[in-house]
Amino acid sequence: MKKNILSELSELKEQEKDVRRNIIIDAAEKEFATKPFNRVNMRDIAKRAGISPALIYRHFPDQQSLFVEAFLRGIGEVFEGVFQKINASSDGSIGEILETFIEFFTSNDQYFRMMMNFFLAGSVDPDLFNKLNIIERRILENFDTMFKKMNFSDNIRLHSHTLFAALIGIIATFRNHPSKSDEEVLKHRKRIAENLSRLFINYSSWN
Amino acid sequence: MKKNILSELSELKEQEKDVRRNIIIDAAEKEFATKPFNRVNMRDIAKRAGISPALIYRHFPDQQSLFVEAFLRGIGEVFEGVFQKINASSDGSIGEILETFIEFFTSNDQYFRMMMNFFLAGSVDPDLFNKLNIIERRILENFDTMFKKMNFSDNIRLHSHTLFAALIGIIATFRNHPSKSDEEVLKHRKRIAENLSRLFINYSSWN
DNA sequence: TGTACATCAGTGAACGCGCGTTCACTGATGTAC
DNA sequence: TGTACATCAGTGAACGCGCGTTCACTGATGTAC
Repeated sequence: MKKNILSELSELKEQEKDVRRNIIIDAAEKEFATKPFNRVNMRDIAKRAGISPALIYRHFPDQQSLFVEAFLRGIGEVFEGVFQKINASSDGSIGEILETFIEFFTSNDQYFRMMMNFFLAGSVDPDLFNKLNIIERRILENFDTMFKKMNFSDNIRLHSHTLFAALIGIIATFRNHPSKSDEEVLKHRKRIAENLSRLFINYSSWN
Repeated sequence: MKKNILSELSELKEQEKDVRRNIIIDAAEKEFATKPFNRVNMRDIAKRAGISPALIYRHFPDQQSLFVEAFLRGIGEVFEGVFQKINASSDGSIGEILETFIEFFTSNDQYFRMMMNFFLAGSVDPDLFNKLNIIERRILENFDTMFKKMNFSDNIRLHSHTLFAALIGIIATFRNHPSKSDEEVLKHRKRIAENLSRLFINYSSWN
């Protein structure tokens, strides 16, 4: 009986700790959403979370760990959304899928920017690298499935790589110009993505 | 007569100044080639150029200006190389052109990383933005020419945008993994680029 | 031809700031006896 | 039930460092007379 109460208590403690952790990650994500990667700092995250900077270090060993966790949680959610859409459209309609991909990343640009920063910074943390790899593999598998539904037969994985790279490129290349509004950027990205899907559709119907 | 000598002297002074400027830019480029963007600093650039840090500020108003100039000079050279190749192949063979593009950016990765950093940092310097725009437009024009040679008729500029984005994506997405050597990365990029060119060739022959 | 002064490239040290991280401490809660 | 002690979340200030930029100065060269 006593043991039960004790374990229940320590469980509650754990939950409390988890809640605190998530509050910090939430705060970090919000910071990333409002300013470029290299200007996000621990003091502002702490302020947004309503705690002292020192407390962050009771939950995360250092800044990099916090950033990685915030990134992985966020990017994971974004891709879950994309996967759901892919599975929902049973006919594997490439046009819709690419549109979803573009929409999700356009409205969650902070994760894209973080991803590029991790990629370009060189020397990535191996744990982060593994987790990113797992996500990338899942994306490629989803694209594979899509191409199969489109009756592609040759080199499916190669096409998935091509598609993935092209989509990343669309997001990376066409972004907020001084003269263009967010909607215009989104529209332009969608036009490119649509053209890309035409290339693939054409290829599948010819082979 | 005296005036001539004087103007000649001041011209020499100007040339001297230019040489010094270029030495600094050279040093900056080398720094960018050896370490990630955010770790390049003025002291190391000065050390590499064999001068005092303070002297840099007699040639450039601040760090950002130096970085922008170094970047523009470098990226310009890279694209000149690509353009030459495009013009040299009079049949506009897309496969070769994409291969050249990939090769140039793979062996000059520092400019790619700088470009991505400028893009992702938000709020770009307007002058830099204009110059980048000019370069981008030239690339697109070159791609337009290529597509015309391939007898594309519809939406040529849209295809050029698509191709440009896809190429940027290939460079951005597939990079130095802990387990992969530089040659493997290059090889993989080339395979994707080749597949991309097949998509376009196929599209042109079908329409 | 010599002298006083101006100019300007060039310097190393210092300033100042941002920011990751740690320190010394507080106060609430739990625990042993 | 009360008391002494342990634990631990939480804090604000301080430490330390990197780094962009500036300062006060030097020394060589040019210029005026």
